[in-house]
This record gives sequence, structure tokens and C-alpha cells, in this order.
Amino acid sequence: MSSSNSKTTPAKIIRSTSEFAAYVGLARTTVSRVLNGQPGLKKKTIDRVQRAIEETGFVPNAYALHLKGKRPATVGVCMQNIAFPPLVQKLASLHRKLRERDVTTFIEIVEGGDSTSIIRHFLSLRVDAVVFMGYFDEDRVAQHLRGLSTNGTPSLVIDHFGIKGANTIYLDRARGMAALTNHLLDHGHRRFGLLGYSETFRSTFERERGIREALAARGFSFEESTMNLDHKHDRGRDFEYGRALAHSFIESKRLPTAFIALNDEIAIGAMHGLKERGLGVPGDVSVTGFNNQDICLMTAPSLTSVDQRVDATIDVAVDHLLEHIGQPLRQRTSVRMIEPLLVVRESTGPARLK
Amino acid sequence: MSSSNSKTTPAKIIRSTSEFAAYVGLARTTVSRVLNGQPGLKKKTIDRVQRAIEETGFVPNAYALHLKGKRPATVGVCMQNIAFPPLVQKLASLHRKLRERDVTTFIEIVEGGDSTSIIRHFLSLRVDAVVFMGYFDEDRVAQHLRGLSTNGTPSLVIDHFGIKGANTIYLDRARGMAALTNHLLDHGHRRFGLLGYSETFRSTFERERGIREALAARGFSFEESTMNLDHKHDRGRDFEYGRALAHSFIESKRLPTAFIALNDEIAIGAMHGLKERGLGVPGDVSVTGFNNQDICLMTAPSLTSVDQRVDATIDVAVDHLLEHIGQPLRQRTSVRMIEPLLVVRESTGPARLK
DNA sequence: CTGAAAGCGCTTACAG
DNA sequence: CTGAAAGCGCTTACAG
Repeated sequence: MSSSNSKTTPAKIIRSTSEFAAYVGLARTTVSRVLNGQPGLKKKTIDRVQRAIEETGFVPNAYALHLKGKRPATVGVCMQNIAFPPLVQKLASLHRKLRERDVTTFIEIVEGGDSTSIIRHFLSLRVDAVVFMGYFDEDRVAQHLRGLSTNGTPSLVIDHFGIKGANTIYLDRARGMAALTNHLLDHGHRRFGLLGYSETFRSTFERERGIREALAARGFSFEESTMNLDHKHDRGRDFEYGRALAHSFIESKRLPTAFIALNDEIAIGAMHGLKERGLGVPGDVSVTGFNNQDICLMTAPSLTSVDQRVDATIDVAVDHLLEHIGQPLRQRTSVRMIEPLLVVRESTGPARLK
Repeated sequence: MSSSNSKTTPAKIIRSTSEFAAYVGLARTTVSRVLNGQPGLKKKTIDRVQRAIEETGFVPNAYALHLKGKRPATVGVCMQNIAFPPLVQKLASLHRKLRERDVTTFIEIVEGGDSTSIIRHFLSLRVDAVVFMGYFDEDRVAQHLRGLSTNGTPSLVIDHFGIKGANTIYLDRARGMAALTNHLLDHGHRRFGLLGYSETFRSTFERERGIREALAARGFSFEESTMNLDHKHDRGRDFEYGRALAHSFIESKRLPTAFIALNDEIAIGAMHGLKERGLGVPGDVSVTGFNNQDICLMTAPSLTSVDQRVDATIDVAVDHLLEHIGQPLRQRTSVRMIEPLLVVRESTGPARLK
């Protein structure tokens, strides 16, 4: 089956204003003026060009326009990957909000590729700013940031905390974990199992600090209150990992009254692991996740988690970008913290009394 | 804290080959030759330019290069949204595989925006092909395809079946559902509850056809074998929707022995709904999902589902694109079917005997 | 309304 | 190795 190419379709495909002007039967200059909505044109001329546009589907060459200075504001977004739902949400939100401000977003995904060539590509496209989103190799990013800086291009790092000289917007994970810890303390929990906290490539350190400080504020010692059995397992799929960790805790005979998991998947795995061994959530053990993904609602019991507040984060990002686009590079770097939101659900409750 | 701008950083930001040539102290022509790796240059000259590149971070303007005919192959991908995990997987896979073939991907997300302006943008960028991915308004896409066709730009529609004149790569949902139905028939199921099949904007029709044909092949009537209570609910969040549908079926006193859900989320909701009313899966009711997302493994029991075979789909897409890029438009449209993969897990088993 | 011209940043022959 | 020139597709003064 082929598409029907009927009468109105011109034989020739038009790719430049000269060709287009010839097709319309007007001067190149005149056509250009119509295209740019300049005054002093007869209605009839405008209509003629308009009609020809519809017939031919002609669109001026963006590359030539760019050279003439008619370029939309553009931002290059460098994503580490797009396998992680909260990251994809941020990307979608950023893209949408920038479009509302007439900023074009170029998206590139590193994921096994060469981030250096991506940055070069953005630079060759003369983007007005570069955004990094995801968990990168810190040295690599720091190096890119230096390159961008000497190039005069503003940059922004979302959610990767602690890169030197980086404009950063960062979810205050410490604060989120402190809120979570306080919630559990309020329920009488005193012994906590940490699930997945020996990870190094994620921003685990900040999270641990939050737990530590919340415990200290109530007079508890982190070392005495928490347990970690991560070393017993190779990190695999999060869900299976959480399940195996729960089993290990049960077998260790030192089962805490609450599990604090690195993310929702591990938490859900742990809930399964507990259930398989006849333990109830939150009756026997309370369980918490992180990220507040949709699946938190799909488990029984539903999962207490910490929300990343994607929209708030991206609002701040967009404001930052708009402020810096087209401006000379500031020498001061800015670091903005976003406060996460604790979402309490059914998986957390009063600590079981021994 | 500010980033350190040390000795090697030039005061001036270099944005053109002329400026760069002046900086190096060579002719523009010579610099250009080095940049393009042309022969007949002294090692010393090459090194000099190389060093200057490192010092200044100069990257030639992609827009000017494009005008001179030095343009990488590019594909524009128009995504309906990126909220749906299998869709995001396809995007990531397509992006990666095209990059491996040195094709640059421009990604745009419609999602409440104006798809016409996106197509215009792609056209102005003179992309070599446009890919549509997601569930679009058919008339709108058909119109875009016509525009692209008169423009001489190849196009490809992934996973939206039945658009006239469209090069299509399509998951053969009918076949997947037939396999699923046969699996259930083999287990003795004869009464099926359809969950979410009254949806019209998704490719539900094809799926229903698969079920219908599988039933017919075994001598069963679709009308007598299936039940649908979708009309009792407003479609909300999939999970809640599935749960409510399960409740309705239980209350209707005509509970089928198997639920066939439109997607994994609805299936998982239904499993919860059954459990809440004291019914076991698959003991009392078997449940199937669609998409084979990660969450299929995170439920108890794990969920039988149909896998979209993202990689196979995208392999076919990449082959198609590579074949059509830079070629004159073919008049014949091609439609390629991908066979889905039934993944049997714990949520399906023998039908309960009455 | 038209036409010739300059120029955006590049590359590539073409003479030196 | 250098330099002047042409030209990619556009826009914008500038004279008709």
C-alpha cells in the first residue's frame, strides 16, 4: 500500500528560499520578508506565499538562520541514562517547562557512550547552557565543567551533590532521611536495618548523615542503633537484593524493628522477604523506601517513602537556567537545596514490643 | 566558592575559526585543514593547533559546517510522552543503536505541546528521517506523514498500527494475546474477565482480535467466554482501576477463572482486589498483565505477562532507518510485525473447578 | 515590490 | 604553508 501523492504535490522538493522564491514567482527578498512577518507587504502577496508554503511544505533551513543570528535559546541536557523513573520524570518536566519559555532542549544520553563527544556536540551546536542529570563519574563531570567554563557556557548539575565548582540543584537527602528517621523514632523504633547503604556510587553518604544526625539529636548512637548486612550479597536487581537482605537479617537473629531501604525496589523486595518468612509489615517490621514511585501504592501494605519533589526541583532549575542564559559567566557557583517530602503510608507503624 | 580560572585560560572566548586562527597565529585555511585532518601538514603545525584547541576549547560551529555539507546523519524522534516505561526503553535503545551507526538523534516530546511545531523544527534541522513513537492522534500523525512525504523526508511509526501510508513497525499484539489465551485455555480456563479492554485510544482492538481468534480456533465464542465490566468505573490510575474492577467482578457473582488485564498495573491492582476479598491467585483466579515490566517480578505471586521485545523492535527500526536515510522516498510503505513473547510466571495456573 | 550586495562561520579548490 | 575567493542558505539594509 502506498501513500497517495495527488495533484497539489509538486514534483520538485524545495530546500532553499531561492528555489521557493522561484516556485512562488517572487523575489527571494520578498519571500524572506513574508516568512519573517515584516510590514509593508500586500495581503495578496502574503497569501500567495502562504499558499505556496502549504503546497510545498517549505521550512527555512535552521542552520542558515542560526548563522544570521536568528537562533532560539537552546539548552543541552546530558543524561547519564534514562532507565531510572525519577530521572525520566525530571527530564520530561525540564523539557516541557523550557519549551514553555521558548527554549529548545537537545537531549543526549551517555549510557555507555562517550560523554566528551556529547559535550563537544553541544558546544558545536552553540547551546546556551548544558545541564547534567544523573549519577556521573565526578572527575569526568568536573572536567567537562571546566571545559564549558573556559568556553563561556553556563552549566548546571542536577542531583549530583558535591562536584567542585558546579552550579548544583540538589535534593537534600540528609534532610529527607532525618524526617524519615524521626518518623520511625516517634513510633518507638530503636533498631534499624539499613538496606543497600554500602553502595558507594550513589549519594549514600548524605543519606546516612541524615539518619546519623536525627539519631544523635535524640541521643542515640548511629553505630549502636543501625545494622548493615550488605556485605553478604552481591548487588543484583534491586528487588531480589532487598528480598535477600531481609532473609539475611532474619537469619542473623538480630532482626531490627525497621528497615530503611535505599530505594523503593529494595524496600518492596524486603517486604516480600519478610512475608515469605511469616513476618508482617508493619506488625513485625516497618519498612521504608525512597523515591516515592508509583509502585509504592501497588504493594500491600503500601510503602512509606520519600518523594523527590521533581516539579520543585525542575522549577528551580528552569529559573536558574533562564537567569544565566545569554549572560556572561558568573564566577560564583550556586548550590540550591530541595527539601524532600516524607510520604507516610501503611508500611510503617509502631515498633513491636519485644 | 568559585571555580579557579588559572593561567592557561585565555581571556577571550573563541567562537569562530578566524578568531581561532588569529589565536594560533596561522591562516584560517591552515587551521581548517588541521581540523579536518587533511594531509600535507607539518607535525609541528598540527601540534600547535592541537594545543590551542586544548587551551581554548574551541569547537567549530555545527551550523556553518552543515551549510558546507559536512553534516552527520540525523533522525528526529517525536515522542508522545516519556511517562510509559516500555516507550522510554525503546527511546534509549534507539538512541544508543543509532549513535553506534554515527547517526545523531534529536528527541522531542509532544506531551501537551504542539506536534506540528516539532515536525517543523525537525524539518528546519533537515533531519534525514522522522520517527514517531507512542500513541498519537491518528489523523494528526497521518497529516504529519503527508507533510513529510511532500518534503521528501522518510518517516517511521513505531508501535502505532494502522495509520494509512505509514511505514510501521508494530508489536503483533493480536498474536501475543492469542498466545496468552491459549496458555489459559490449556490450563482449563473457559471464562475470562477482560480488564481495561473498553479503552479506545490504545491499540485494544488488535488485542481483542487475538483473544477472539484464539477462542474461535478452539471452538469457543468470544461473547460467551468473556466478560467486561469496565463501564462500571471511570478510568483512573491503572492500579486503582484494576483493584476496583476485581471488586466489581466479585460482586457481580459471576467471577471468571481468569483475568486478562490491559497492562501490568491493572493486573497488579486486580490481584490486590482479589486478595482483599480473600481470593487467591492463581488458586481462585489466574491473572495476566501486559508489557512485562520489572514490577511483574515484584508482586506475590509474580505476574504472567507479555513482553514487547524492545530490542528486536528497535533493531528492525534501525535497519529500516539506515536503509532509507539519504535515499529517495520509496512509494511503497512497509509494515513489519514483531512477535511478542509470552512470559509465564506464578499468577497463572489451572482453572479452579467449580 | 525587486535586485544586487554584504555577511554569518565554515571548507575547499586555486594560485602563490 | 598562506591568502584571496567562492559558495552553502539565509536576512537585512540599500537603491531602485
